[in-house]
Amino acid sequence: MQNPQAHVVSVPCSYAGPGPKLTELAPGVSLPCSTLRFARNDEIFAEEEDADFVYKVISGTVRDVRILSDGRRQVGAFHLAGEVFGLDCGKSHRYSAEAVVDCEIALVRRAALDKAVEADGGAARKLWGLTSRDLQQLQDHMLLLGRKSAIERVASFLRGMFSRSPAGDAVDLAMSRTDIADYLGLTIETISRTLTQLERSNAISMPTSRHIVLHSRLALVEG
Amino acid sequence: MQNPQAHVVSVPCSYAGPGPKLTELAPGVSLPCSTLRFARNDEIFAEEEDADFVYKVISGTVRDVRILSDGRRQVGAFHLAGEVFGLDCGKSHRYSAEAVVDCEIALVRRAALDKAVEADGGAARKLWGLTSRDLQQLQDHMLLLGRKSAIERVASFLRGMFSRSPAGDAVDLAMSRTDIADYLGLTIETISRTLTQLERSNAISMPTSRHIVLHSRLALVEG
DNA sequence: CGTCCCCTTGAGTTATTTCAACACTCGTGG
DNA sequence: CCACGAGTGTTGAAATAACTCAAGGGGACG
Repeated sequence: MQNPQAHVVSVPCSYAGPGPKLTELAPGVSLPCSTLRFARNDEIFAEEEDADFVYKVISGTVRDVRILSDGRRQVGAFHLAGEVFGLDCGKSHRYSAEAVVDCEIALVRRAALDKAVEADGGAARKLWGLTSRDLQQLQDHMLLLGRKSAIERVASFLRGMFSRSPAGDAVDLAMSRTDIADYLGLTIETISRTLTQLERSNAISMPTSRHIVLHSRLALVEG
Repeated sequence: MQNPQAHVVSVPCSYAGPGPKLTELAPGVSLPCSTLRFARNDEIFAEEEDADFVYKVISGTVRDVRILSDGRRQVGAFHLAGEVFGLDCGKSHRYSAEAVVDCEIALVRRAALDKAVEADGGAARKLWGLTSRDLQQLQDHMLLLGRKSAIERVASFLRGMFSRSPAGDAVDLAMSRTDIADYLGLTIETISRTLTQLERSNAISMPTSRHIVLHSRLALVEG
């Protein structure tokens, strides 16, 4: 029996799955996929690369990255386990995606997705809805980048991470201070100082630098 | 004969059109619409409002606005004549849209659009493509807000306006310094100083404060 | 035990903001 | 015709939030 996913091994990383599986991109929209592992800091796709796949995080954390020619970097979003990414693009990607930590990623061929959309208007709307949600998050983030102070940015970031975490009041940050800084449009020093300040004002506690526990006072830092 | 658009007169502005027309949202996707006029600074739709329509600028300029409780404002995008907006949302709008100057706007019922999408997978993909394009522009804008200097922001803004203008090397800005500042995450004073600086360095000339002429040197201010 | 990476902290610098004053344009009405 | 006021844009001087540069701490790993 021929393996329909055999060609994806050309992607520069190890091939993990044995054969055809399904992954659910949106409620009720499941499509065949292959699963790949990426090591920390591996590139999942590159800017300018053809957008032949859509991706879903099985485990780990992914960052979207844009870079200016002089090295200035902007992280557009973080994708946690269960989230779909790489959907929001035309023919080619306009940013690159990288593994923040070791990741397991499901890849769905865009051709398969197009076929599903063609066949089922409901699926089209659900997937379009995913793009819309991404867009709304970017709009929130634009307000943050354009108009919020450092402490408001960090508090917003933490609140977002807490709300996406199963625990709700504790998170293990997968990303470094550099990633957070490039996400929030700040420097690592400002991130560090601001976290210290939040801890000193009892808004959070930091058992270790990557482990943050929410205290109720964080709500007071609004933005 | 009953006028299917009769109910839209509940929108708070004057009703301009006589009856059923069509507007082209994407290449080959034309839908029935009504045309309304909005005066300068009128709200076209509000944050939290149900997203019952999709909009297209016939003439004029529109801004997307988000506001923080303390009044800080972020302009998410400007929409010029011919551009579709209000498409990127779930059930309700997450930002408001306002007329920068007197505008003529085509309104398409979302129900009509949903029906068209249901019937034609190709239309779905084209409209989805519009949302994707918006999203890519927001990503560019995020990089600007997160990582670019004031002069780079203003130069990027002007380059964008020049490229959208039919003349290519001259624009009549419809928006005030306040709108530009809230779009670029700066203050009106910084906008004004930066434009003066660009003019003094011969990157542009400003016959009047709203009329900007491009000189070739603007390309040198990269970002 | 040394090295590397990441994070924190301090001191001084700077880009941008804030505050304040003034200039220009455009209606309106005396 | 000019005075007036509102709205908009420009400019200067002082203040400040965040950045840069520099040093040191601490954990992981060979």
